[in-house]
Amino acid sequence: MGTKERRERERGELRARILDAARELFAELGYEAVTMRKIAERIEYSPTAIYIHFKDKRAVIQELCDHDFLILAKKLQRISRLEEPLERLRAAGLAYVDFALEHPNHYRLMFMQGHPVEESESEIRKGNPEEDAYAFLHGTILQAIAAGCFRAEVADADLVAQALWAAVHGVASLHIALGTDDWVTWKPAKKTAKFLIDAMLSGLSQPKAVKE
Amino acid sequence: MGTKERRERERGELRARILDAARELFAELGYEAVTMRKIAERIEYSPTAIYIHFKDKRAVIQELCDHDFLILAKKLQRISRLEEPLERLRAAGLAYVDFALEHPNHYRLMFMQGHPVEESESEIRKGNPEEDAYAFLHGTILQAIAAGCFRAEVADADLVAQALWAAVHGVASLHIALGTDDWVTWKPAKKTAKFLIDAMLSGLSQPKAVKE
DNA sequence: CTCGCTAGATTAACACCGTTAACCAACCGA
DNA sequence: TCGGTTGGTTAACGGTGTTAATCTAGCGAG
Repeated sequence: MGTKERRERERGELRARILDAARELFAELGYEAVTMRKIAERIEYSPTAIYIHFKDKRAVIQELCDHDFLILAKKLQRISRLEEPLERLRAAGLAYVDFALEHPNHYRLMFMQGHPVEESESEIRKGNPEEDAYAFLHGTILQAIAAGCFRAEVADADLVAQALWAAVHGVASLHIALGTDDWVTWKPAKKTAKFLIDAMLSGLSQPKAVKE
Repeated sequence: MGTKERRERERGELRARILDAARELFAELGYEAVTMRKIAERIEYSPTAIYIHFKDKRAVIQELCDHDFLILAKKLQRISRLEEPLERLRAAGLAYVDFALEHPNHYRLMFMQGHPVEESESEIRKGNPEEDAYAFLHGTILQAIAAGCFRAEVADADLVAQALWAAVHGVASLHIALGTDDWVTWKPAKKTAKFLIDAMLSGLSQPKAVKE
């Protein structure tokens, strides 16, 4: 037989070519610059052909990002082998910023613009630390708390996780959005991130000295 | 005479009506939802009439934001009367987050999406702490350093300024972009901001205790 | 007073965009 | 050999920002 398989393969191939064309446009020019018509031109099909393989434009780019974001998950996974919990958090934070700056348009779409994404459309399983970066972060902080790395008052893992996430997200997104403005004379993002993470972790592990 | 003045006044009035109509749409629905045609409908003029008073859509919203952002500057100005430099930084950070959450669409446009703004189009004068929030932050940190609030190694005011900015921007922008997702069970933004600022400032004022 | 200029506004159109409806042609199984 | 399914097309809809061409009312000058 094999004809069914051939069809399936061809179907998959066009799908892949759509994603490749979209990825090229998206990675260097961002979401707005990806148009169905431009994708179509590149793959030498009509614009409507894309709708046979994807629900809409959003679905195309969503699939792109889901795929590429597994790179971040893998990076974090490698970091999770580090011994010292605080060292893990430091390294994870820096890896996060690295990823954001390497894939600014991916990052923009996922974390910097409101999410008109239907909840169920993403393939990444929530709560699974191998795929969900927040779950990874939360887990690592739980370990740090258990290991006594922080001051006694610091007990809310969600609060710490969101603060640390906000810190690295702040550095990354500020540089992505405004990094080319000369309104501000920017320090290198990585340096700022390191500085901020160190200050924060240091503040969390020490008795407070700021006057109340 | 006075006819010239009347013309001038009428001209200004239509300009103002355009801005008002745009503000209503923008404040509650965001940049994309503001349409030249919708503005025109509200002021009962044709869409092209707007182009007599503004260069393009961007210029309309830019003028809106420039105007409304002076509110933030005023807020910070009031804070600058506080005595203790660290207290000033804490209060300024919280005020910043407050403002961002109160004007999410303004904040989005100014700090979360890339800036296709021609440099000279903004009316806010760079470097003037009364109008430029970054200049205010930088100045306050210089004072804090001079007052010996930080550890000796902390001497780069730009680095501290950008780290602190990134921290509060991180909290604000994360909540604006993803705050309605239930992917994460969010802590209140203000609480996270307070926690993060405290941790950071505490870390900067204490000798480091994190193992190197 | 009247002519011509100018500033403000309009209508029509252009070039895009995402998306949908209608149609078509090739292939598969019966 | 026939009919249905699958993958593809063309044409169109309603929307966007923006521009060109046009019209008109009001002003200053002759």
